[in-house]
Amino acid sequence: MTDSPSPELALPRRQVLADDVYDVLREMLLSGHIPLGSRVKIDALAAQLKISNTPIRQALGRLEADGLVSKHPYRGFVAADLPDRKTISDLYECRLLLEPPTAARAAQEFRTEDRAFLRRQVDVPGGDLTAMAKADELLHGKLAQMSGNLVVADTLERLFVRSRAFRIFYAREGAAELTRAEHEAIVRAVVAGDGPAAADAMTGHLRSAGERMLASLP
Amino acid sequence: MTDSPSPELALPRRQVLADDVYDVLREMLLSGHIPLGSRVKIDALAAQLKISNTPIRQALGRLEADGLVSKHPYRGFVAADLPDRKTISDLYECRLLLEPPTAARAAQEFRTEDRAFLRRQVDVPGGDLTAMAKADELLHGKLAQMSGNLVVADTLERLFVRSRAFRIFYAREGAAELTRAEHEAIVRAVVAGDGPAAADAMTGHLRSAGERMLASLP
DNA sequence: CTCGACATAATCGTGTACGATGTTTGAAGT
DNA sequence: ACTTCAAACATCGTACACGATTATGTCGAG
Repeated sequence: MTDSPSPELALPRRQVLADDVYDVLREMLLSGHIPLGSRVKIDALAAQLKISNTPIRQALGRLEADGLVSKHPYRGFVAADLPDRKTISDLYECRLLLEPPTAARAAQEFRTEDRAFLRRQVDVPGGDLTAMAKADELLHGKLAQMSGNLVVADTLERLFVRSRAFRIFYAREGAAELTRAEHEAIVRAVVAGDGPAAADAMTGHLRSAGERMLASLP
Repeated sequence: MTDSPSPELALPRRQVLADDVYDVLREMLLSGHIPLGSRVKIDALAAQLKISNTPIRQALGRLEADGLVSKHPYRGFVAADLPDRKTISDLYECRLLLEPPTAARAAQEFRTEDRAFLRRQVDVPGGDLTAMAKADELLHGKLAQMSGNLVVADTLERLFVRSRAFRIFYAREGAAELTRAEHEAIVRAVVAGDGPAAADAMTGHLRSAGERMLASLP
């Protein structure tokens, strides 16, 4: 080989149409552009996106695996409805099992190069709700990656997706500052390399976040 | 309606071809009928199953979401390869975070009607390896369901799938009796309603099972 | 006049076949 | 031995036909 100095190991990464449709539909669903519980018509989307219906079916199949739509044979797809209180409670309970130990390990494995990234997610402007949701997901995801356990990181990411569907609805005013303070405490413990403190901070954060979420729903 | 005595809450039947293909391919992959790391050709499967290729692509898309195949655009699908030691270790670590508390809650919520099912999974004949793997999955899955947290149960099921891919390879002789004894201890604690004992038994089981697994691999 | 059952039509999801596109392989040519 | 190029191969997207479901309209009974 004359030259392979270019740092790209991942060469052949051109997506197919179904992947693009997946991204578009996923964004539509998570942003609320497609109302929760509404029907998702294949032909209508095909006409809207000016493509055939096969890639759309593929994308919807993947979105079903993600839990963002549900399939009814010979009847069509339906956007995932708002989960009930029980499911939300279960979701936070599951995160409560995974994330505190993960945060503790992230604190142990902490490298200074990650400090800036973590602080950036904490210092996100408090006005923009979607930006805060994004920063929240980035922070928790980064901690999971820092812990070194990729299986846990992947598992948590799936839980985050199911959370974001209803996170839009809790737009409490004071919640932003509380969340920021709790994130601040977590990051401080992680940066200090204090595992037990990070776990405690994460536990407290998830407990209060779950309570806030449940309190803001009917 | 002349007769619809059963409430229609039950999930709609899997009547679509792509779902059947999904089941078939999933079984082929998990049973090793499709070698690990081998190419999965769409047209060949279509000819073999006497159907068109569209349902197969849909099924493969879902299997990719399950982590059983990986997709290479314009090149085809490849059966998931055997995970490396790190991934297996991470897998058991993740289960170690989820399953002990889940077993404890299952013990608290125990109903006598579940006793027979649990015992049946423990008393599975020790000779048949696939039957034992199935019973193992049924036991752990049942405990997760009994705990009442469906999110955790669903999460664990995904982890089990990724485990079964390589569980075929550890065919140690003594392992069967050890596994059975550990399962016995877990079920005994659960049936007795002893949460802490169930959690401890589960922790011990996962620790030794993980060690056995890692010891039997290169 | 209202309600319900049945037949009919519209709608939408599903599967098949075929053409288009991209990749790989192999051989010819330098 | 390396490059070039072309043909074979597999995947991908489109268009169309079929089937199931749901909606609509009509008729008849109470």
